[in-house]
Amino acid sequence: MRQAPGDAPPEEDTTMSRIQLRNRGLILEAALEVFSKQGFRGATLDQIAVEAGLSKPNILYYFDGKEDIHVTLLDQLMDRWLAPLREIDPDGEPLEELMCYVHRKLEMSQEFPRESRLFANEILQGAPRIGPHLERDLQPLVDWASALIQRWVDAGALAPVDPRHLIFSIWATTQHYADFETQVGVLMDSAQVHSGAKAHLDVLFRRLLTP
Amino acid sequence: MRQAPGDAPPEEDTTMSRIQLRNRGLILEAALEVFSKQGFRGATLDQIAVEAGLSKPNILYYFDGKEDIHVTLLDQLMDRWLAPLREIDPDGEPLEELMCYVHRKLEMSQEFPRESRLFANEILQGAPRIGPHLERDLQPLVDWASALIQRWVDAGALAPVDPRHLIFSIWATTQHYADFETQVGVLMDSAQVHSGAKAHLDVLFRRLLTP
Amino acid sequence: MRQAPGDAPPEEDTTMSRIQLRNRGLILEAALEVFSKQGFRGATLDQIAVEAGLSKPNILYYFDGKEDIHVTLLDQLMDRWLAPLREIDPDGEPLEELMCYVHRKLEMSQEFPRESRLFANEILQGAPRIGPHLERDLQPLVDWASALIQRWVDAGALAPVDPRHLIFSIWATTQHYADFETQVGVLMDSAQVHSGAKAHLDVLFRRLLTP
Amino acid sequence: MRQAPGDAPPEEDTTMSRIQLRNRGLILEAALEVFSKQGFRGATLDQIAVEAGLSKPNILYYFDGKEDIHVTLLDQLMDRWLAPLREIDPDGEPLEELMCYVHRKLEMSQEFPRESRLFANEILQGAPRIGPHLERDLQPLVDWASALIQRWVDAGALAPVDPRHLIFSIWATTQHYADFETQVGVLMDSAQVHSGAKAHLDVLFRRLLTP
DNA sequence: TATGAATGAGCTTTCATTCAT
DNA sequence: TATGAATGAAAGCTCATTCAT
Repeated sequence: MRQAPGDAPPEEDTTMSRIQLRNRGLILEAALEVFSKQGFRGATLDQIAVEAGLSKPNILYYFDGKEDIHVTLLDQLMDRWLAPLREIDPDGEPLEELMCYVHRKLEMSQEFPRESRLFANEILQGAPRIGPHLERDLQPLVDWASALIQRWVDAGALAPVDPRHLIFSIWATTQHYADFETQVGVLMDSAQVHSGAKAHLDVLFRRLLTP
Repeated sequence: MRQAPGDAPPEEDTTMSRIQLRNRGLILEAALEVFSKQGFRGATLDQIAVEAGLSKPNILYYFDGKEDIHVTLLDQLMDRWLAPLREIDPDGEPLEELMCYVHRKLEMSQEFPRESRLFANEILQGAPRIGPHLERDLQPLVDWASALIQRWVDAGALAPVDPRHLIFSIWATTQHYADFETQVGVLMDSAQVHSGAKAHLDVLFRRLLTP
Repeated sequence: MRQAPGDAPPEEDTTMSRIQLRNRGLILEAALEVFSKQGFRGATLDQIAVEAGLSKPNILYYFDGKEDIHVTLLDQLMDRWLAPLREIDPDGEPLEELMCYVHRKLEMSQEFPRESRLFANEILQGAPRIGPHLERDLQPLVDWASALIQRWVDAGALAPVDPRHLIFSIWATTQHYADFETQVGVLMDSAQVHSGAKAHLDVLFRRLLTP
Repeated sequence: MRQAPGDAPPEEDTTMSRIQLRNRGLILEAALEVFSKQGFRGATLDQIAVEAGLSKPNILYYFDGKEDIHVTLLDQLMDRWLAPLREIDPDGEPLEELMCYVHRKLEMSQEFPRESRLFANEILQGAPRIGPHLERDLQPLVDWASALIQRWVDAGALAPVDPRHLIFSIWATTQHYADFETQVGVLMDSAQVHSGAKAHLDVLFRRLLTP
């Protein structure tokens, strides 16, 4: 049984005091709020400081600068972002594994829309800061998942499909509800969005993948 | 036969001289390049000026400011962006009309990736400048299209589907190739992207919609 | 007849407009005043801006930053500073050539005390910005002058003396009146300084060098 | 026999514990290193704290601030700096007394180059912190030495020379090897500097002063 | 129509100093 | 005695915009 790559959990530096951990947490939470809304250049340390309830120099006591905060945020994000893909079980029932992945991604889009937008912002601008991560972490993981899906297709457990384009479609449709939330909100009663999205994507991908 | 709303052509000010038209064009082209790459706040007038080959004060002779350029760009974009949806023919064959729409959107994603990213940037940041347009132009158009699709579904010409979620899925999957181009480029040989995407999306939506 | 090296005059960029030349001049003059008094780190753009009668951003319109101003100043200074040494005539009467050099240096110390202090500040701090100049411009010139003096000594035209230490003594004693002006002013009536210094250094070096 | 003024030893506060004395010493040593290299404004408390191996607030427990450290350093320096001049023996052999002073000053330049540069930095910037000391301590001492030298000249024990300019020349030539060490190092093999300087200055001043 | 020159407002960051323990 | 944490003031620099021609 093959294993998804990159499973090592991030080593949290345990030398931080409680107050340090708390304030770093406050700052990252505030920065996520601001960066995901305004983008990197649009965000200011002032906004982050106000949002975190700390003074601006105090922010810089915990991080080396605006960029350091952003990079730390993206680093943390990548782990969480790729987790659902890693959790696909090569030994599970192919169709259900993939549908489960779709639903997991949709849930994350609903639970962590700011993270989704932070990521989208970064990719939109050419991944100037997360670029290396993509090649180091994302690429091998997608290679692994694609090979797995291809084997399932070859075994007749799934309808023929290009694994990478399938993955793109799953990402696109699920993250859309977070990234384009403003537009979705204009066009649809927000109460119906989540349940409707789940049912819709279930049909969409089940029909595609059922052999 | 009903008519898609919003067809009124934008009133171009015909009092502009040839050189004025040319320079406004140069500026908008340069601004599209810069805004789509850097976002609104990340872009600078200097970059736009250099890209356009004009001086910075000259830029401001043609436009009232950075925001004016951006808004003008978004205004122009909206028309082009919504055109494929308007072109759905209520009297055409339902499935083919929608598949045609999918392909048209995918082509636009390939032909106008900068426009797609400009739009994505704007929505991501909460549509601070394009918000009114969404309600004025987009909403009625989507209402119209949704009603049309619903009638097709009710008539049994399409498999049951939520029209709005269908539209979101089409937008998401097609624009993904432009908006997340950086990520797609890391994960897939760029030569295979376009043809593969077309075939993939054709299967994806044809299976969904075939009654 | 050998020629002192490094004679190429600095090419002034003739593409500058009159107002540009004037303002760059104002800035450099102000910067000389401030840098020579406060050192590089001690000086602020605000001080320079006030001294120049320009706004701070306007300063940065003409120079790329604080360091650029400082480097430009040092570049200009080096030429002026080394000129007297270059003007020693290998074919002149040795003792008189050197005494003339002493007097020329003393005059420069009186005429350009700020330049002397600017230079002293830079060397004191380890020549972080002018270091390369020292090796490129100063070293070959001093090598040339030292060889010349050595030949004069060997020919019996001067009393035996180590050329480099001689040069150091000349620099030290003449520049002292500029660099330590504050101290000199405390210890001596400033009216007597210049004439007294000239007579004193004349005797000092004439006695040393007369065969 | 007249006595050089200013001999009173500084009242050390004897209530300091051993650890206090040790830490004040560490701080002053570190501050000397940093101030002499970077100047007052260029130096930061962080650098001093790192150099001293103490925390920044701890530094401020022992001193009232950056300026206090600097002033303390200069105070200590003045005593050491003026000592050789005080040690001139009015009853000694005039020429040898002065030559001995020259050599003593040269040795100090070699042994305490950081102190020399600290002093030079302070004077260069107009003696903003040491100014009062100059008038209180230095001036009477130089007055005393000048009168002594003048009497020696009048007595025919020395060649005619302006005492104050003589003193300036001695200061300038000896301190030059410390203050302009960077420049000297570029122009001369550092192994030859010290011995060469001693021989050179011996000749320079002996020729000047021998009746 | 075009642009060199200029600037107010605001940005990130540094730093001497203070707070709280 | 010592130090992690915090901050006001100010630094260098950027940038959209305006001025003057």
